[in-house]
Amino acid sequence: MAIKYSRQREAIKEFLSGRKDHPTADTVYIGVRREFPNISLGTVYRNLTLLAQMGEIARINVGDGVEHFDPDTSLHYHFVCRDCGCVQDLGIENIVNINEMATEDFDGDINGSVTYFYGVCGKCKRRRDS
Amino acid sequence: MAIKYSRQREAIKEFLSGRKDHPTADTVYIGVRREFPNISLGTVYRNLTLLAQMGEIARINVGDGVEHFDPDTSLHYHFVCRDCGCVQDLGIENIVNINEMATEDFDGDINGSVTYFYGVCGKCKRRRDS
DNA sequence: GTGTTTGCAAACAATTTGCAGAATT
DNA sequence: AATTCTGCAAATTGTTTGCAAACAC
Repeated sequence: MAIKYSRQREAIKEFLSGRKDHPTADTVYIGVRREFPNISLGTVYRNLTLLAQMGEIARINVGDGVEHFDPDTSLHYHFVCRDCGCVQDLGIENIVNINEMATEDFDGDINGSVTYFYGVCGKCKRRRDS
Repeated sequence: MAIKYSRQREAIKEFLSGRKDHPTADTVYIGVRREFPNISLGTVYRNLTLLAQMGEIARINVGDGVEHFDPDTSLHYHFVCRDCGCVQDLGIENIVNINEMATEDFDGDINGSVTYFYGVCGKCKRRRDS
């Protein structure tokens, strides 16, 4: 159960860190393969899952059928472009009291929520206009 | 391209109507099989997709890796139990101005959003307490 | 009769898993 | 030396698709 160091896991973390485009497992795989040409997709999945469990990265499921991964684990919101499918961060503040609001008239406990915004990203918007 | 009547599609719609538990395609399949023992899962998927495209039902993706279907297409919010995985409706009002809030400082257009709430449902909560 | 829908099975895409060998402690 | 991690391939899961026959109009 103890976790040992692995160069592959380090490379995956490194590839992800600082990225703002929320890559999928396959994108990570392709990226890390430059440094580890023999790495397998299974290893990428295993490490992404492990890193997410350890809280070092976040798994996000925006509803496009593929998992995305985010090195930024702080609470923030995501936008998904209906045109190109890109996933971007939004700079808005937390939606205040949203969980408390929801708890009213509900007989269970609510302790989390996710919100995704949809529309057309700046790049696609400009392409449409031209 | 014209849509023709089908008894299977009608049965699927009927099975869904009034349900508040947001069944998956497989649950619909099992349910409708009582009336149509030979119906195939492919037919269920095709009709669910068609009904969603026509706006008669809603597809919802709560992040558990399976699609759920909702006969209620009005704007409302969903809760997902981390214990039993059930999906329930929430009675809260729309979160005001949420899309407008998000559009600030963003160079694209935002025209929709989804929010899911997570926690422990009433039933699981009571089971835990006892 | 023409065109849509069905059941079946095969195809598909994303992700997970079993295993023998390699790497880490 | 003991245990974890890797690469590979096969398995699994959820969903889609091609096709000939059945059904709706």
